[in-house]
Amino acid sequence: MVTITDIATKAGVSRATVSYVLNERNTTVRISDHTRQRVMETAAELGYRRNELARAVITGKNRMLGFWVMHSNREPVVRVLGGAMKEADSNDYFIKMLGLDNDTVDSRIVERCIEWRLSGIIAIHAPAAAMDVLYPKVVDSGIPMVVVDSQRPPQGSTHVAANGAGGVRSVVEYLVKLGHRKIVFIAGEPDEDTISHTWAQAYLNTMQELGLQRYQKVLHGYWLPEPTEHITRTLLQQPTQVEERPTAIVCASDNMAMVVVRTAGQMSIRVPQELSVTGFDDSTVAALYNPPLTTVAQPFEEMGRLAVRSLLASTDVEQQSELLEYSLEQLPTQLVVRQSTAAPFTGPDK
Amino acid sequence: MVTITDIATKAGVSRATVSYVLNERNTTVRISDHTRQRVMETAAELGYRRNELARAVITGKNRMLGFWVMHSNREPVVRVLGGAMKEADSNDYFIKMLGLDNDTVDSRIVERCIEWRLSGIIAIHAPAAAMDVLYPKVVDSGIPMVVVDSQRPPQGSTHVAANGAGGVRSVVEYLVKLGHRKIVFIAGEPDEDTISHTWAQAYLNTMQELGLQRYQKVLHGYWLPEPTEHITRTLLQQPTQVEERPTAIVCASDNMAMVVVRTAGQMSIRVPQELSVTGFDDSTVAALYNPPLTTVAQPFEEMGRLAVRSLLASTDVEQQSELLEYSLEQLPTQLVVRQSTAAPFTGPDK
DNA sequence: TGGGTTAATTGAATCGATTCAATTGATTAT
DNA sequence: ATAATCAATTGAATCGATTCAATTAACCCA
Repeated sequence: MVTITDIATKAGVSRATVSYVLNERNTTVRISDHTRQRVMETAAELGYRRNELARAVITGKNRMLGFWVMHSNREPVVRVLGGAMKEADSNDYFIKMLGLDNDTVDSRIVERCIEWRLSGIIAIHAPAAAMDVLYPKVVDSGIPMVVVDSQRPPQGSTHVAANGAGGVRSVVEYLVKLGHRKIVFIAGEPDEDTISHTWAQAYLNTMQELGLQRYQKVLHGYWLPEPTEHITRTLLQQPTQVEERPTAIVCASDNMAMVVVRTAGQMSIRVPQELSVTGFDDSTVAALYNPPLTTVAQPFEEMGRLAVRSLLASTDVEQQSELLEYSLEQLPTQLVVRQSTAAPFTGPDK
Repeated sequence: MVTITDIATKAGVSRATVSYVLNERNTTVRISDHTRQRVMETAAELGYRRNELARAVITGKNRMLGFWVMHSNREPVVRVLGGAMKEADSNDYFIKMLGLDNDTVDSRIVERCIEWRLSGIIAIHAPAAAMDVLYPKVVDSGIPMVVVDSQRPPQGSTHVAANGAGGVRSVVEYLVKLGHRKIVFIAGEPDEDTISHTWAQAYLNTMQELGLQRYQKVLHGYWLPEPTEHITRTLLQQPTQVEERPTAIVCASDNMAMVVVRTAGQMSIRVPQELSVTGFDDSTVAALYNPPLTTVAQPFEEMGRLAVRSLLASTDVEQQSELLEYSLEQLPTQLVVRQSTAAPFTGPDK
């Protein structure tokens, strides 16, 4: 492969000159147009490709960001990744994938980031247990890190997330406006320090503000199909008091909402005529579902973009001011009304 | 940051010795246990981390594979990525993400791969138009490349894909066994040199072999919701001859199958009682759909794994023999029966 | 003609490693 | 006692660049 030495020899100039020509940006040193052209020509002629590795050795920094991913099959992950890639790309940075096994917390992942002299790390959907172990090590390494859409971000970490509480509030308000009163919230896990808990709290607060505290009920689907199906089934078959059956169910994820809709269908409860169901995320399938899901859109691509920006800002000073405008943990969500919600069948019971 | 020179100075040995100790694998040169231990201790003491960049400069190879992705939000992409990451990881390779814009074919992507001295490139779901431009450049660069799950892989390229034709066959046979005769196939695009066309051909062949050529019909949904909905609607509302309405629709993707199911529902045609619908891919939502979709599972993770292996094999000789066992373009698919299919309502019409 | 500026170019050090060939020192064979 | 063998270690070259300080060449003015 062609090196700058080859160019220098062929063009009859020094390696230094070639280097200066190739990195036009340099201001202090200037090269005559004649030499510049000559070097450029021979470079093109020989088919020169600069070696980014060698370059990175000298600067000591790799223009590369690590992307830690654990459940790669979940849609938010890839949408965040997409946003991060775009932003990294336009700053001449790259994304390097680093897989984190679901179960075993392998701290070698931190070692690798150090060994490759990564400029930053993005951890998406990081399990709290893993982060408890890894985050201190990362801090110790001096590599800047942002945590994206995590259920329980480590103390002191930079966290990028949507304003989920606002999203929950808007869904509940929307349902109440439709005439619903008996609204149940299906959260993720019950742990108190999680985002899921914050959302549940937002649901409770909104219900209270609207004077519906006697109807409020929070269940936990753990984000998984099986437990969600189970709680939905027991919730909907309340043989004693049919009146008490909820007319709407707000879910903390689209996947759980889909399970709820399907389970209701199996119990001959029609959505949305007899039961309104809402999801969360606005994943691709929300629009394709049967019926299409009313849901809360999260700005996943934007989250990826901001994650990269905040990383670059921690080294690059000029990026910092711009970033301050955003509140990284409260990105706006948006209610997307589709066909899984409608006015309650039995009218408002008041 | 600590370098081997620091270790050498502190331990009172030469840089070469330190290097040899740190790369134990070396066989020709041996170091005494005493020195080895001394070096290891000081390395640990100083908190040394090897610089993979510097190492890569010398070997001239970056243990990194480029992953070209265009529609990052599609599930197969991430599942293949997941498989590729695992395989790369266990060979001490890494995945570097490179985004390719959907529309503009930017050949700088090839430049970048060269500049970073990537060891290989995986292109997933690469649009044919883009590949026509980029593939020759990649070949020219000498970087090995594999194309994964592409609709029209470039001539001469290594292609990793599932045995889709076999999948289509198994679905059709299954439906016929259930009693269906009027089975329609919804393909992607009609172009003749695509995989989609191969699948359609497999459908036609199977229908013919089973003596059902007078019922066969291929439509094109272009993988998108809107055209799929449109053709489904016109297909199902045949006011003149209700008898001619199909009893089963085989789709070339889960997403199209979901649209078909939903559209049928809107027309008050119940799935599976009055119409059986099958998908393709076994994406996550296939199991969550309403009703859960009968579909053909593609081994996406395996595809990712094999893509990496075949790249490593092109440089690493010992990997080659093992790879020959597989037929990269005919990975086994599997029929997954769920609840979107059933025996036809009006019994077999023969 | 000579001193002072400025513009253009270059020699050499450097980054953090790897790796070959050469050296040292100890042990064994003749 | 000398030569030969072998293990352990090291000096120096190398990879492909960047970058500072020094040099050369050209020009201007007195």
